[in-house]
Amino acid sequence: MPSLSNTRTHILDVAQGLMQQCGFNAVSYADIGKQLGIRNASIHHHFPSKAELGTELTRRYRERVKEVLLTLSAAELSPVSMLEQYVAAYHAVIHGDGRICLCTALAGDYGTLPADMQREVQSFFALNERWLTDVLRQGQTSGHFRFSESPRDTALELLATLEGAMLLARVRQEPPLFFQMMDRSLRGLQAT
Amino acid sequence: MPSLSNTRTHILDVAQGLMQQCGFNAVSYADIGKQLGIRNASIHHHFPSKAELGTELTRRYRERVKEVLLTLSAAELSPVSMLEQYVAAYHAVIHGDGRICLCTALAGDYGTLPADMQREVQSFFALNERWLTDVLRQGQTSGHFRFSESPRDTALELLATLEGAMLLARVRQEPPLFFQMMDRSLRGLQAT
DNA sequence: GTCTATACACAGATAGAC
DNA sequence: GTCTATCTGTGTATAGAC
Repeated sequence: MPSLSNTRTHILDVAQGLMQQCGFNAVSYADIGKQLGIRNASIHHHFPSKAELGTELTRRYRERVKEVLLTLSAAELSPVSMLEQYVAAYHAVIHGDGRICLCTALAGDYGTLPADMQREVQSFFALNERWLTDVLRQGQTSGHFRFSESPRDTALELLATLEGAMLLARVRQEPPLFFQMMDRSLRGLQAT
Repeated sequence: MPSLSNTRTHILDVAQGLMQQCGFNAVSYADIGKQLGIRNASIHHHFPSKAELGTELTRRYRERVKEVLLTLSAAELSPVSMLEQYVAAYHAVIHGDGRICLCTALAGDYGTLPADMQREVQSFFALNERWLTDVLRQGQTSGHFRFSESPRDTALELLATLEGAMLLARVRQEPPLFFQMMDRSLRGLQAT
């Protein structure tokens, strides 16, 4: 199968890094081109509009995360380990340079995102919510977890904490804080 | 004491509403002026640069929240009620039109904010963290709360959940979800 | 597929009349 | 204090040469 244009992928990579740092609106074609050593117009050849670029970017990001979640589900892990790996996966996207989860970064600009991007961001969070709900339900049944609300409500709270923890850790310029907050959060779910 | 220009206040009010919806970069002088029925240049008379407007806005927002927290601290409330009132205060800034806490909305654009605004946003979160830490410590001492980590770590987690819950509720277009998530979060802290 | 050149809209910002 | 007019930079986007 013929690999899609390398440049196209590079554009997405650079755009993603920048938008993880600055959100959607603050990133321009010129910013992306500068890092790649190509011109403005070349990017338009691959992505005619910024909306298309953004939509493809969020779509790819969501697909990648979906793959990670499927892989985690397929591995023979305890529910506790699955959540630990989940947090570790998000920890890996945080960098000292201010990058956080793409969709969390985009959530601030949500009101100004193209409609297609809004839908992608929605799907991204829905995906996470479903996966977390399943894991929590399994862990509850198996006795690894104990929590008072429904698995779905607990999943939503966990997801909210995950997003907020990334934002807070960045504002504080203290990336380890993310892991610290999430670690505490996970321990609160475990049956003693 | 002479009241400061009414227009100045109106500008801040409109700018705040817009930035609660769209973040910092997506809001222009023209957007603000349109809602107020004044021209671009008139806004520059009150706020020479957008950085100054944004800084004053975040400063004012932080001061207001500080007042609310001081008032809550002064009231004779149980630690549980204090947290409930705290959540209720943030619930009040959420509107069906997509507005959320100003500093949470700005957190997505954090990397592109003027240095003074970054400092203000930092101070805002530090203020919340300190207040929550104090309340949690009091509640722990008095036996109202029970949690395994330090009051400070627990406060950070609660603050992260608060921020994430606002973002999630907005993406889901389901404002009541905020209250639902935070309510669950608070109950998890209470001693049975 | 990338380039130069350019179009067009809009951003933040300033000057000066009223 | 607000206006019109204007400046300058930058944004997204397009046309057409190479």
